[in-house]
Amino acid sequence: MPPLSSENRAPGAAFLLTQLGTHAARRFAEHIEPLGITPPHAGILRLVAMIPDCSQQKLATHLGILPSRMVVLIDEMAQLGLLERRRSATDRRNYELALTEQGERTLGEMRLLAATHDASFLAPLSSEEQETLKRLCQKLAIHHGLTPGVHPGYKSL
Amino acid sequence: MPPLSSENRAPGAAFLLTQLGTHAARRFAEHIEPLGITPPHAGILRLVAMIPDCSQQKLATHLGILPSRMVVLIDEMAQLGLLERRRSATDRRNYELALTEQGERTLGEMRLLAATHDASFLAPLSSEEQETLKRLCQKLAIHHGLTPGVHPGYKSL
DNA sequence: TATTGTTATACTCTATAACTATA
DNA sequence: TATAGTTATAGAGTATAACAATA
Repeated sequence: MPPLSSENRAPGAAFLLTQLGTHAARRFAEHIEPLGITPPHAGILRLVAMIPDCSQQKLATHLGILPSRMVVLIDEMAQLGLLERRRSATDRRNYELALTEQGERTLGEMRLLAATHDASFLAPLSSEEQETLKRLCQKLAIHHGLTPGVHPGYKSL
Repeated sequence: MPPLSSENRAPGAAFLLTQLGTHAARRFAEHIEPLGITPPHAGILRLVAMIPDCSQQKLATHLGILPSRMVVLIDEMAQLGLLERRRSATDRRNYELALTEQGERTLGEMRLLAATHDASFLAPLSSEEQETLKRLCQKLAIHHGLTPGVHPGYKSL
């Protein structure tokens, strides 16, 4: 495809962030694809490891995924042998989700792949520039109230 | 929603970029909503203004939107009075898309809203930090082969 | 009555293929 | 035959409402 006219207006930084963010998300999805999981699965994997005896509703709220969709995602992950549904003994309406041994292993592999992805994505920058970018992004993320480590997903506006 | 456990691993910069990028895209969509258009419409508006006598196929290729979806989007924008379909005189298979006067006006308003969005999104940073962030993002965007001014959309992996 | 998980349904967006009209 | 635009259709994902089991 030929490059567009040089009449392009310089895009603002916010636009650059959406370009880079989308590109990074797509590349992350490619990186974890060999594990047989998609980005929503990856988010669930991390959160279930972080929150003991997590219920599906808690997960859904934190990840911005609808409960009805969460059912399907948990079904898929249980079928992959990554986690187990156990009814809570104290309130039998709840599940207490827990990773299986294989789930723990997959989580570990996912973290390695995420680190690889991160390094390759930032490779064009010097290590000093990488630190600066990270610091500025963290500052923005905090001010915009983004939960650390939880992807906002693409829920409705 | 209570904050998550402090056991959170520090996310990499690539993850921060996807968080911020998604958040920025959502806020941009909110900003332009009063114009009665969505982000795909906004991308078309900018590109039709940039490329004279643009065909739908060219648009679709540049924006990563399928030709079949492009038909619907152009239909909508024509109905809103933002652009016109004119058959090419030299090759009657092609359309030559052109903005109407109202399309030009809407484009102008959209650019103002985009500037407002950009300023408010980056407001937590000092102007020096904003410049640094923009420079680093541009460097990354160039190295990753992202077309200046064209949102990659959310096409398949 | 309220809540967790689940199912059903509608709508949007993505993706592919087939069709038309032009070339 | 090849290409631009269009239509039809199937598959994800999003969103809402309704339902069963449990509290």
